[in-house]
Amino acid sequence: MPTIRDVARRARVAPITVSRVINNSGYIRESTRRRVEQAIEELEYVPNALASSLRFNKTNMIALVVTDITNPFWTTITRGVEDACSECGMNVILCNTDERPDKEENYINVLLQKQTDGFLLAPVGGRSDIVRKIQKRGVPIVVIDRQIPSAHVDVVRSDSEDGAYRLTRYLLELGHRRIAILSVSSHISTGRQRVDGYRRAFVEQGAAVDPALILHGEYKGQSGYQMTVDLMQHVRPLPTAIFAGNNFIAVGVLNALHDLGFRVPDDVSVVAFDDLPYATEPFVTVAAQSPYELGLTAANLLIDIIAKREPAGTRDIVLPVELITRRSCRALLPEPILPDDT
Amino acid sequence: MPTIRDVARRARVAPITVSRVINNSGYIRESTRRRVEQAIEELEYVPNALASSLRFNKTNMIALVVTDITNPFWTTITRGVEDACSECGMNVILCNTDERPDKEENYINVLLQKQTDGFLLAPVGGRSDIVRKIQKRGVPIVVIDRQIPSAHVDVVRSDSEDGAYRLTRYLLELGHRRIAILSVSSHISTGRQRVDGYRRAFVEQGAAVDPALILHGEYKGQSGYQMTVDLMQHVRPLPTAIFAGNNFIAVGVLNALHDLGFRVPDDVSVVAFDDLPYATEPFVTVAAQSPYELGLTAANLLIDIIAKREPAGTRDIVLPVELITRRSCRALLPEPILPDDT
DNA sequence: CTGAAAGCGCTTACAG
DNA sequence: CTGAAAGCGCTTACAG
Repeated sequence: MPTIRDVARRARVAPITVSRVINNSGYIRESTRRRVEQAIEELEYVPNALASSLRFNKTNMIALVVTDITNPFWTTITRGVEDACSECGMNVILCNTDERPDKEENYINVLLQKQTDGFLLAPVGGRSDIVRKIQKRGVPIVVIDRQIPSAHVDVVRSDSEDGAYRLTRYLLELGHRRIAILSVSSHISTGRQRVDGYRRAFVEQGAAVDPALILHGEYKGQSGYQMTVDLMQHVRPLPTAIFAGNNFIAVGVLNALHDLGFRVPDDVSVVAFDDLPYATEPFVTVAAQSPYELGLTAANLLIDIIAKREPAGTRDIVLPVELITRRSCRALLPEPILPDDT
Repeated sequence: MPTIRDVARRARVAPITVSRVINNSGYIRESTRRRVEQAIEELEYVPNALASSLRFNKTNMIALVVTDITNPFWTTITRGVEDACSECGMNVILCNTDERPDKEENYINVLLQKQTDGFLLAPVGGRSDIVRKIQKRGVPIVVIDRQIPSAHVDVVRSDSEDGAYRLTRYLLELGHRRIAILSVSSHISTGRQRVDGYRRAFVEQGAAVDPALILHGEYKGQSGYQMTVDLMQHVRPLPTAIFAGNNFIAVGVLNALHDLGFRVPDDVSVVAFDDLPYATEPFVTVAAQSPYELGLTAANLLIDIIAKREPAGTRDIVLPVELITRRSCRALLPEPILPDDT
């Protein structure tokens, strides 16, 4: 394959001149530029970005590390990130950790070696050492979707607590008291905060929370299904409503309820965090995040930090969620809401 | 940041010795290795993969270029590719062309510069120049999902023609004759071949195809919705069945039918290519591909070609599709099927 | 088993 | 406006 020397020889200039043409830097006589461009064309020269990056100390690549690439929430974030990056000629390396700490650690190591200019990280757990490792090397990082309490880092996320609070209050106002929440391990900040919001709504209403109705699984359809089966088979009295902690859990909940013979909303009401992907008919009441904006915001912040237009810091940028009420909930009224009916 | 020289100095060896420890190449005295490893640890040394790749002429990265990252079909392929690659220490750069030729071309150029070891490409259109550009530079490539008639290249794909044939025959056997197919431009081989299979079933049955029932849109929900509206409002006599060309089109079809007041399967039967993502209740009869295997197969072939265990060639590896019958189709019998009822 | 020299393909900093 | 020299951080090929 031809190198910059071959182009230089053919255009009868020095390699550095070819470099200047390619990078549009410094002054070049118009006729020289044309000669070089022609040589590039004739040789079908493709610059070696490895060599260029090694010298420039800049790869124009950022890493986007997500936890589940099959989830539309993350693919939509990815589009936001891509759009922000392609605006300014950056490329995105997309990595999927599958919620596994070992994969996360491995990717971070590889990406540090590959000298990506920045990291957009959705951390698997709540450990801060992985963030610190990146920061120690001076590589800009923005954490997305999930907080890490012990880390000093910029975060862009949705308001999980508020969304969960509003969904729960909505159910309480419809007269529900036995509301189950199917969430995830409290090591994941979104799972923890969604349970927090749920509790706050109960407390505000003066209603007691039944710990048996708070389940912890994973952000997967299979887990939502299993939690629902456990719930409906073993917990008594039965819940009258189920709060699914994310979109995939919601799919599992709906499938399980169907298989168990419960109708929604007649027998059980259902709400979910995240809008449901590719629903053939919008049906479930949800707290919808704005994943595209999440991706856009986080990427733009990272890009600004890389370009030193912004300092790295400990921002906590929280995007609002939207409550969308549909047909998946039944009112348990007209019985009046009692201040404390437990 | 410390370089290999710093490690070498600290371990009192030459840089090349450090290199040998890192790459596990050549003989090293055990005590030397330990000294080097300790220095690496103490300095928190991270090798610069840019420099290493420049020398090795190998980046251990392959590019996966897909057409729609929000489609579960592609994300599942991606998982197959990732699993195959992580087996042998390769990394995947995932790029999303959004079915746009300009984005495709741009990504290919950038990736060639970045010296990826190979390409897994789902071509946007049927043009072969993009493939030739990659081949000219001697970079291994495997085309995935879609054929390019004029290119001499290895392909891994599903049997679109057969799947479409079987779905259509299934509807014909139920007594349907006015079967609409909502596909995509024939520049995309899968779209073309699905219409081919549809035609073959009609021909075999001795039934005539009504060109007004063959629609061409895009592989998007919005497009499926629009085509369905056009179809049901303007084409007479109304179709009794709709064949959705992919999963996203199917979602659009179902949404549109619902909004227009048609019930499935009572008023209209529906079948689709690709299983439906995250259905809250499996309901539609489909020809299901095996995207995970598609990704795995294509990646393994590419890896073998890169490692020169296999020659590059013009293989056409076709994976079978599975017909899954569910509740979305109604029999128009008992009227007997006439050999030619048009 | 270990190392000095040269070079991968670019670009910075200086000179003219 | 253009170029010769040096170097980015590694590793190949040779020498010992």
